[in-house]
Amino acid sequence: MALKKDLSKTKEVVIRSAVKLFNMKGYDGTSVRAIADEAGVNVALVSYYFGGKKGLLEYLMSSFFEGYIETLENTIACSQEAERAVSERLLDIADALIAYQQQSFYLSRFVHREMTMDTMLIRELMASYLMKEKFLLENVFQDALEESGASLPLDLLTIQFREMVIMPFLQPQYLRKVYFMQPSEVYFRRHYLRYIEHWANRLFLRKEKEPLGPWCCRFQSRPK
Amino acid sequence: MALKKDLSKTKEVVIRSAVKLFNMKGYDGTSVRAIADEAGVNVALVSYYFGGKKGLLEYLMSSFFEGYIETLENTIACSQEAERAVSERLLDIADALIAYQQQSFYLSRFVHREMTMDTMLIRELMASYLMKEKFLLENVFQDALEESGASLPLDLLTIQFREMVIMPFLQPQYLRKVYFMQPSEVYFRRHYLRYIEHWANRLFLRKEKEPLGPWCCRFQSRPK
Amino acid sequence: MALKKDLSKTKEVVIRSAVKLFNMKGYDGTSVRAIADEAGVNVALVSYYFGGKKGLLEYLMSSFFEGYIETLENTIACSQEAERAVSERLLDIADALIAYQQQSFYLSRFVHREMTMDTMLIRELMASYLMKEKFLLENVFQDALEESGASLPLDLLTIQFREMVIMPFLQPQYLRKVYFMQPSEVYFRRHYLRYIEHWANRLFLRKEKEPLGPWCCRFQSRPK
Amino acid sequence: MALKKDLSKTKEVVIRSAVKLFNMKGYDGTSVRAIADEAGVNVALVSYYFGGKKGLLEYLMSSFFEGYIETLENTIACSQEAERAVSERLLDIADALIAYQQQSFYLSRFVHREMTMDTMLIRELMASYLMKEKFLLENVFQDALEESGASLPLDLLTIQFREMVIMPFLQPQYLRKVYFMQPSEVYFRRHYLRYIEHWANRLFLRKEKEPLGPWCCRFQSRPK
DNA sequence: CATGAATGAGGCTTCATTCAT
DNA sequence: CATGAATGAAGCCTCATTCAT
Repeated sequence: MALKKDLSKTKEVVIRSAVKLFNMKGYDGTSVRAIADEAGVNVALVSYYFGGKKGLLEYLMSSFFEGYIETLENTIACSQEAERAVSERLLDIADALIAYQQQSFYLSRFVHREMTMDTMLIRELMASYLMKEKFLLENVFQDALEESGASLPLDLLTIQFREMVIMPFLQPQYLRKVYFMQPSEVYFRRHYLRYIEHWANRLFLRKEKEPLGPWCCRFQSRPK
Repeated sequence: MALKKDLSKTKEVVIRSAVKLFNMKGYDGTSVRAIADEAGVNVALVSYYFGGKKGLLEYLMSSFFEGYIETLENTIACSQEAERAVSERLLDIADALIAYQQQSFYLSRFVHREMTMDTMLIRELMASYLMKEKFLLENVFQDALEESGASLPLDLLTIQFREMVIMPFLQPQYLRKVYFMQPSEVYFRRHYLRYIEHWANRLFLRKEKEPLGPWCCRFQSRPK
Repeated sequence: MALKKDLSKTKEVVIRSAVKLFNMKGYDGTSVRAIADEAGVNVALVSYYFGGKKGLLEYLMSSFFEGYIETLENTIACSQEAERAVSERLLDIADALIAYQQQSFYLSRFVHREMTMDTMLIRELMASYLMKEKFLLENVFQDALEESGASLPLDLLTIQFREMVIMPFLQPQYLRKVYFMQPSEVYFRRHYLRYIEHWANRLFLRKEKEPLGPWCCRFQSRPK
Repeated sequence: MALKKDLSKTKEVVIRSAVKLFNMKGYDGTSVRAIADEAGVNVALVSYYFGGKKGLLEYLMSSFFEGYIETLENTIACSQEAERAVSERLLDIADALIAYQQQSFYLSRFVHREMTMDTMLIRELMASYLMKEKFLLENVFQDALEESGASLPLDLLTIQFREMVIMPFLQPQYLRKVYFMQPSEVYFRRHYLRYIEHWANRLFLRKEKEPLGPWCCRFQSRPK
């Protein structure tokens, strides 16, 4: 994963502008010229840096997913090392992923939306990153189910968990306009996490507990 | 809501082609010429019928939401008339909405995806249809919470329910490729509904019950 | 071979403009916009009619060669039917090919020049049309050699003949500026043919004859 | 004429790359960046060394023609000094020019092709170099005609001779693909020269002679 | 009703060149 | 000497739409 340090300032500005516009209007709805204008640079730079608009797309999507998977893996590892109760790892994970997406707020919606297309690139990303995500999450849920003794369908459980983690970033404007929530704000994460905890507790029939304690570690990768 | 009867055969073919392509490549990623080619009609017809590409978009989105809201309203009304236990109305609603989206399968993904954009049109649709959806759903959940005595945040409950109903149609390819589920198939609805029932039971702390009985009525509108 | 009759007037104008500019500045040196401007039509028409600049190129090259080969074949057939002395067929052929190129004057230089490139398209055209040309010409020369009893290398003979026929159209500006000849004029053909006759007579050691009589037939195809 | 000694190594590499690509794709079909990549140097160097792409073109064309004319002049002078039979000077000249072009093989095709364009630069080069070439060649042919007593048109004779000398280098790929000849090989020169000798003998009605003797001198300039 | 020719606008990319380093 | 970032211009193509038929 390329860190911001590696990026020239101009390149970084281009990326930021692209993400902002892609987030609002989607990939096909955003013109390279619009990105360049937003960034205040020459139009040719996009091709110069990323080998074209398509290259920019792939770069952004890969960056996001690399950070996403890295966050997921690290959180799982930390959570295990800290010997957190297996059912609590879910919350660690949710928290880390939500934080990661908050930090790449604009990029997240764009990526998640673009993943609903039928493209070659999407299929590839799905085959690589999302299969891995599934594997990692299911492992955790398997443990959680064993621990709690609850009999719930593993697949649908995982899917719903994933959806809860992703939805606020795929449809932030829905939450904003219809529910006056601000998925980008810090307190949203706390609020939303309490609810995920509720959900987990009830589903796994755990007793309600005191507020969540401090996390083992809060590793999160940075996209781009 | 325009019924199929009102549509000339050619117009209907155009709509079907448009929905198919929009579903795959999105609105901006689909050209009018591609639609015309897919439909085997002249390019000028799209402008002729819908007053342009944008008009086609608005037509499709409105069609979907009109049917969606109508389905929602009718199901709630039927469920009340049939004096179904309030907590069971949730399942009636989920079932009806899922059935509706299965029937407008291609259109659904397209509409849901397009709703994640930041456009004037989207804002309008959100203000009219989605506010109404929220209102209708929250009423039901309010009753359900009162009935069960559970103390859960109304908003997040509603949001999650909505997400469960919509997700399989916003991300069908994800379920297909990663989980080998077929959201368009009839048995997916049955399978998925069982899970929603699980979810509701645990959240509202109801006892597990025998399999769901026959629905009061299965009214569903047809889009377009 | 497409006849002019089949072409819409606009398309024909585009072709004429393209040929004119390609002739002067070459394919890569001519922009689609320049063609459109020259033709007084919209830029998009080139792509609309020929599927892009490349399509226009292929269309022109194929048109030329189809007419060229057709001219060659027909002349050979006519000359045989008229039972012309085998050594005189060469002159019939030269005359017909020169006339054909005079008639497609601009196109000829462009095509011949473009054939000196290293491209996929060129290789294909060479494999199809020029191999056929070689075959047809060598047959005639074989007969001529047998008739005259002269011992000359068949290949180089054919190559030189071809070069004599083509050169005035590949390098007309050289003949014009350096030798004040006008390869496009009718009398150039007569003048030049007398010389080719000289060449043939001396090479095949025939006696000088009276001026050439009337041809059997003067079939020539029209390019485009 | 610039000698290789004067060229820095980098500059030489750039020239070689440019010639190679120009030869294949023509001047307009070759980008400066492609040349730089081929040469493995920075893009800016072309502008730096030759004052732009156009400057590179002029440099190459001039280099070629200077060497070409120099070869022609020197060969004629040598041939006269050695008191070669006037009709044999033709072969000396053909041999020298063919050798020169073999040595500047890539450059030759490019230059000859480019000379079929209608450009200011081309007109200038034609006015200077090709007029001189014409003058020099016609002198020789004048003598040859006087010596042999043959009555042939001087201009067409010169033109044809020139064409024979140039053609293998303007259309090498034609000879390669259609006739399996290799104009760049040494034995092609020998083979082809025999044919030119044939041609000269028959045209000037000389008796066939023993194989050509050793040349007076083989001066040839080097382009670039 | 339906067609296809035609268009102006705009989209993405490549180009040759420059400039600070 | 040589580099690579950066640019304005231009190139080709696709787009959505219109209009006469």
